[in-house]
Amino acid sequence: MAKITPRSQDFSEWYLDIIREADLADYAPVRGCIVVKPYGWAIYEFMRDFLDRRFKETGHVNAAFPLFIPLSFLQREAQHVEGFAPELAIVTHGGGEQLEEPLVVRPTSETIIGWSYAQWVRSYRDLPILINCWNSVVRWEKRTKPFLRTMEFYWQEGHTAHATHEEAFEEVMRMLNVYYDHMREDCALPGIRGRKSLYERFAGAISTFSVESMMGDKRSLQSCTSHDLGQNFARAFDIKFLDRDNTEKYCWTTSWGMSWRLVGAVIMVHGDDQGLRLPPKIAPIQVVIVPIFKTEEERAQVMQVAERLFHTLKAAGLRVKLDDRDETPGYKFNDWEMRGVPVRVEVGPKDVANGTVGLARRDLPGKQGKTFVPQEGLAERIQALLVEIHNTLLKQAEDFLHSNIRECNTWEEVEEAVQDGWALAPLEDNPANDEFIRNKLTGVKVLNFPLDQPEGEWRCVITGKPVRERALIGKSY
RNA sequence: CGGGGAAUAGCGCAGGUGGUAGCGCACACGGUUUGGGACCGUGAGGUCCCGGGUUCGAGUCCCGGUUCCCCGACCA
Repeated sequence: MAKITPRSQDFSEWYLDIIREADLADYAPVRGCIVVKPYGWAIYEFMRDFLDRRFKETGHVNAAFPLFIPLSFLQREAQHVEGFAPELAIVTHGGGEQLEEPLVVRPTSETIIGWSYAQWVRSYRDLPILINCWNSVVRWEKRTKPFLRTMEFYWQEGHTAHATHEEAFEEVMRMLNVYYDHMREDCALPGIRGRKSLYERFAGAISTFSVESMMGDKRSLQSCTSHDLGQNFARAFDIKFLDRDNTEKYCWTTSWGMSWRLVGAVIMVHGDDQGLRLPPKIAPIQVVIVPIFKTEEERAQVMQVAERLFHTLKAAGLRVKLDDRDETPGYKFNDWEMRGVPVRVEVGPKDVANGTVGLARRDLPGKQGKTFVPQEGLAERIQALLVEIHNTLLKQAEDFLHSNIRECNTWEEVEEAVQDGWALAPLEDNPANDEFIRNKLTGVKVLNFPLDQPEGEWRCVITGKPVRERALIGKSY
């Protein structure tokens, strides 16, 4: 029997229980690393495929760069090496000999890709370069958690180079929106787009943008990043081109990434005490058919209908599984609910007689989501139901997000709001303010400055200076 | 990396004061069952996290290490 700690009792235990019981991942024999099992990987694969399609639709192509980076490459960009130095894995020996220059296992690939771009770019005609990589990176994290923060993680990193800052900045925003749309439309995950504070921006970037998602415990998870790297990396790696006006100029580069962390977000946003609730588009199994019978005679009749429906649904393009295991129906109901399958079809003797099936939707709890419907037109009905389930999950998450953000105008209000949600408060973007918040309130930080802001001028809740922006402040993963 | 917990069968756990390991679930086989986690019987499954030490004897005591969980600092 599955043992899942109730979500309200211990959110962290609940999260880890689901990962174990739903067969998403195991711990690896190496600290901070995980083994992603087929069911967990399948979810990530759907996310990956949807994202990859969106990247290609926006003109990007995929390529691959080395896992190893000469240590000196990182040192070329001062901020970059300073930011990543504490979490580098460094190879000092190879082939039984000490290496002349240590190799870094990539924590991110701006540097080695910058080196390549410098070789490739000669003219404005070579621009823009719009490349994405699907790979894994290594960061020596102090404190890890499956999917959310692991020492090695799978992600994609996009790296582009442009002739003008305007064009590069457009790319930064375009990709932020690609992520935002992917989250909403494919994963039913709402979020808040915004600019990271100067304190929180990527090491080496001139500005960083993120989508912040609210988990079920009201902590934030940064779901993706999109960086405007300015000319910092172009200068460090000499990525120059001859422009129309016959003068040599440095490129403007961007980078953007989203990781398997999003699997964790899906768990923590949509999951409930029964287990996972998977958004239909990324569910490895969208429909499970559970046959129900007592006698051999019933079994034959039920299985005939179940198999017919299986083929009909499959032909309609649904990812469907017929669960013919030798287990009781009740066991199977719970098992598939834990694994988050969006729709369950029950076929029993009564259904065979009536030409019906039992239809249960995972987004509504227990028997509340169960009805009996005709076998006729089942595929179309389920197609529509999957859309509805997606919308319900998104709406629930969105309501939760917005009802837990409080507008604040004083520091006292912020202190109170972040105890149980996020604060949206006027804030001056100054590292001293980030430090003030971090020192005063444990676990709390500036999440981002949302892009969608009302026009106006307020006073910073810390410094009292007039500001035109509000910041999201809250506890974060 | 600091503070606190923990590690015994796949999972969850029990094993005062040292004497050679057990329970529930899961697993295999047989039978009865099957519309919300079935039951009976039989059986298989263990370097008690790793390495040292004390002892006639260590799951248990001592030292060192590893990993996981929680709280901080740091970070996608």
